[in-house]
Amino acid sequence: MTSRDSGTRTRKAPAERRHEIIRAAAQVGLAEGLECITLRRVAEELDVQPGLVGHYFPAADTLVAEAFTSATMAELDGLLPERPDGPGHETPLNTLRRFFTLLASTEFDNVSRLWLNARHLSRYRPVLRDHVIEQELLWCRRIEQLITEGTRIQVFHCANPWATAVRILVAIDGTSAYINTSADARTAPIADLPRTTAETELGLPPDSLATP
Amino acid sequence: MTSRDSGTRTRKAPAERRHEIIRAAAQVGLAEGLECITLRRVAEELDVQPGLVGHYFPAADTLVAEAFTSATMAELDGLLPERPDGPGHETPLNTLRRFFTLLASTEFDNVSRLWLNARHLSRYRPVLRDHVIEQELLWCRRIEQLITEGTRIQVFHCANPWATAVRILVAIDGTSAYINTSADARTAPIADLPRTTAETELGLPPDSLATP
DNA sequence: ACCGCTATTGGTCGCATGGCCAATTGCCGA
DNA sequence: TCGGCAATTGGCCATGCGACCAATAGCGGT
Repeated sequence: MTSRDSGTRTRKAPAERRHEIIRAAAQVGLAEGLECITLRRVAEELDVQPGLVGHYFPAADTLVAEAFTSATMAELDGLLPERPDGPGHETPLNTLRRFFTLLASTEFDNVSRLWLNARHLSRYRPVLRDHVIEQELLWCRRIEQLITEGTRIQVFHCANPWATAVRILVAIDGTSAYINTSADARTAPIADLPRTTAETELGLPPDSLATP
Repeated sequence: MTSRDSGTRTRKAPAERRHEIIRAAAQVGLAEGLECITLRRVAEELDVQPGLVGHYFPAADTLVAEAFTSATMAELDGLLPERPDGPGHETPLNTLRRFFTLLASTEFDNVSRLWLNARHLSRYRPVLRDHVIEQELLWCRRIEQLITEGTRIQVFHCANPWATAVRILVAIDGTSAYINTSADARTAPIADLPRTTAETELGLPPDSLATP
């Protein structure tokens, strides 16, 4: 059986339990949608009573927002690892190449769905909205940082790294906006629009960011 | 008082009533979101009992889907009036200029929200998804038609009208994806990205599609 | 003028949600 | 070892949802 015996309890340190709840909520949000992050659903995931989740998050909105941040933060670190101050082991070109490769894989589909989900839900949930805005800026800054580094060592050619980062993200978000409603006639022509956009924006030869 | 006396009824022809319900639902969806299209909310809008709406739409999903189609269909006709077969009174350049002008106005904000809303909700509602896909194709075809016409009379230069239309829509949808979460630092650089994208794609001089 | 069809009313039901709270019990420190 | 703090349980309530239905009354056709 998957559920623990009723009546038995596992008592944990508040900080640990809280983190555990956020992680479970992020899992649910990523796999099923942020609307499915309910006290009961998360409690079930952790094999715990709903009241406990409510105890740690008196306002459910907060849990949804923190779950979103947790999920996107982890995803960003997998996609674009934060670069050490000194010269890293990866060239900006390779990092960006890896980035677009991962972006195009089906592994990223649930992340696209999550962003779409969060951007819509932000209409109704102020707390979530703040977290989404923060993550949008974070992703943008991470890309800007990479562009700035690549421009410094003359691999990229770019006058305004921030504006370029924003435009690349528009291509990414615009393309992934159709994740739930794709018609082949429309998705085929834009399969690698984000990558080609980046190549143009950064003054790179065509396909130089394509998967080897 | 705004609500009619309880007990009095207004009996209408089924087709008329049905259309009236869809119109009211579209209004609610556009102003408050598709999730707010509930039997009760629409009934309230029409000053009618919830059961009546349920009678015309035994499955609520259908009402949401038809409301979305009604709203976007009307919006498209306002944005890009269908062109008569022969030479119309508007040049393709002027039509496209008007299109981007309206797109940039705040009147369009609720339409952006509606599309974002619908694309996310399509994850859970198959009936809505079908309608969204159909509208996406309709909008795309309408733009393609305009590009084809402009290319024919040498105003635009474009090798593949369909692919170009798709790419312009990516720019539009990508930009409007941030409608609920805009941070100035990110929205400022892309304020007229859709328009400049179209100018580039169609081989037009910069700002030739800008509002006069 | 009135009669019958049916559009409309005005409820009920079951279900899911968030929020709340007293009782219980696991676990750590004295 | 044992007492007490607090993490956890296990329930409760109000609200809003879609679905369903018998009873009613408006209105067109005879």
